[in-house]
Amino acid sequence: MSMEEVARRAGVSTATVSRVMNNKTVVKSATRNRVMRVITELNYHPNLLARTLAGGCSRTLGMILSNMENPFFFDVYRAAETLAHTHGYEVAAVNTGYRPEKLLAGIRMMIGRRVAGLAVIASEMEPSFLNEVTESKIPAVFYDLGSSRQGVQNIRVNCRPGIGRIVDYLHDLGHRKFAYIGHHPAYGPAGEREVTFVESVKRLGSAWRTACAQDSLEGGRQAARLLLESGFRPTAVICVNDFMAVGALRELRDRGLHVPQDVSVTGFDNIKLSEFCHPALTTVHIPRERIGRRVVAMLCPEEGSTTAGDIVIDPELVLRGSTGPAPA
Amino acid sequence: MSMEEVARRAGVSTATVSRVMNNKTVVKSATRNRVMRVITELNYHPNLLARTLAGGCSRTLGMILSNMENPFFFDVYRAAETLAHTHGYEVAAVNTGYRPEKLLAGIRMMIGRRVAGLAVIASEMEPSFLNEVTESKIPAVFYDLGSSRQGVQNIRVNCRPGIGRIVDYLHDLGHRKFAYIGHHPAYGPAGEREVTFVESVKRLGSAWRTACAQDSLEGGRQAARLLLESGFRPTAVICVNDFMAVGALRELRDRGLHVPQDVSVTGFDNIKLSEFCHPALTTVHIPRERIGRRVVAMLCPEEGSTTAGDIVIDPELVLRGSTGPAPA
DNA sequence: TTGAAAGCGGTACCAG
DNA sequence: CTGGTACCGCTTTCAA
Repeated sequence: MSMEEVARRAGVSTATVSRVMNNKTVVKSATRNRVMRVITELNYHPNLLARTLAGGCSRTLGMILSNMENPFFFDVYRAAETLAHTHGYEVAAVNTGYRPEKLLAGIRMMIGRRVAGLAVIASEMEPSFLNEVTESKIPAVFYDLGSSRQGVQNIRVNCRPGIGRIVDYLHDLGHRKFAYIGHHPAYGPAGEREVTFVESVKRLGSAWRTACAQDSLEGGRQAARLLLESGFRPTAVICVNDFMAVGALRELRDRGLHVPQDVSVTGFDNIKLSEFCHPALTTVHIPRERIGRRVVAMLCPEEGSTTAGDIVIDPELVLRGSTGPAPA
Repeated sequence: MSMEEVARRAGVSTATVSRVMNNKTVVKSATRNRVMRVITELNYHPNLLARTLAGGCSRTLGMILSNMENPFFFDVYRAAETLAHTHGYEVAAVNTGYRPEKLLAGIRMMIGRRVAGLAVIASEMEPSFLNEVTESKIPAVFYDLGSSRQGVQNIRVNCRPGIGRIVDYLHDLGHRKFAYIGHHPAYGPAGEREVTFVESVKRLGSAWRTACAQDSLEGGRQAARLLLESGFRPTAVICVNDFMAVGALRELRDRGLHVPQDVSVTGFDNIKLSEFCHPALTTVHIPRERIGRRVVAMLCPEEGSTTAGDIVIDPELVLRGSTGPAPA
């Protein structure tokens, strides 16, 4: 049932109903009450589609994420959602599962829905997709875009020092055979971590090897299996993130390898799970909540554009039980 | 930019553009091509809001979940999303965090958006909310609603046998002091599990106690802490779900208790994580994917209404390393 | 095969 | 303070 219905029953015009619904300028309180009563009686809910179509502004932020199953992304989403709510915005999330076609479909849907702002937290982002976004004129912000292009807001978290510290730390503990477990996307934060890993181990002159699989618990296990079946026997396994590291832990244990006595394992992100697995993961803290909040701050006009893009983090190593001295 | 713009540049009417966009009835292919070219040149994307407003049907399913951080809910969501996509539907998800007011707000938003169907997978559902949904005339389906009311579609998964088997199994192993870890919602599946637990231990004449906290890793740890600090020393801890069980595992270990030598722990749901924690959890398998698919099957007209509501499951016990004989 | 025009359910501006 | 009315961008008869 529509506004017209409400208007008729209350003996007013739709314009007045609209005013009441939006707490607009002075409406005689008698009139207001009358309208309100009808609204509750009829259990009337305005058609949000019509509202935004007419009003022009949607009060919804779009957010596209690579993998909401991985708590890293979920935490970013939740923080964004929480802050957005305080500003009266909804957050519509799309999960791509790292598939570029889903990313593109998501972008188009968001444009089609005329979201007030769009955040893309996805490493599978491609330049051509970026064009679609910029052409749409919708305010947008990206997470760790490969090439920071002019005029696009980009939140960058520099992960290089984090990976560097991990490798140095393990090297100091006597490790000389390193393995890296990643997931497919070659660009974005994941790619940067791998590149940094390779640079670091080369610099130190240590033996190394990499493997990759899906970004999931199962993927982490699989990558670890690939690694070990290749015959390489690392004493330290550096994972692209905590989520996969937990998977790797399982594979190692199933093979009778003890962590950290036989092999050290590290994660990245410092998700809650990294404290709850056993052994707890040595990892690098990434401020997911800050990222989520920053995103909406950059998208909501209310916050003012005082908020700069780059998040500079001190890539703090979090030492826990999954790392130790290299075996003799 | 709008359809009118496209129409003008192509020298046709908006009606024709609309026909082209929707692969409608015969449009002369010359005309069609001309329009298509303009569309791609302008990188035109139709306004989805206007489209559904005019068309009446939204091609979007709403889904409200209690806690997407818990993989149980996420898995249901993902399965639903996957099937929905094959039918050309989107799924808009809302996460309530078990807060009734967010549930209500979510319901209202979905109604406002005129979703084609609504699924509520939330244990904090209340009768008055149900009214709002039914009054909206939107096809809806609920998960484990307390009181199955007439005319509302309800998917029920009977958890009683599952909990019963867990208790019996542990009792057979010699356990006589049981604890239950739950989370707040008194109704819904969570409530049923607790009630069944209590009935079972009473029937067996064993000592028991319960504790509860949030549905999270941290919550599981907290509940375990409360339990142990109360002085009660259970030999078996039965958790409402795997997610909290992983939290409990951490607390037990931190207190120097070995699982399963000193105390057995069980989960529920059989989420992926239950295999990846250590020790792996003894649990009960709940077919989350089936639930998710069933939900959209019941909501999509295409699937026909052949699909019945109740999912009858064989509450299969999955035995893993977290349970063992009671300590001497 | 195509165009004109009437909505869909609101918002917002302009009179009164 | 309140009503009339012109859109918002697209779909869908009804004619041509």
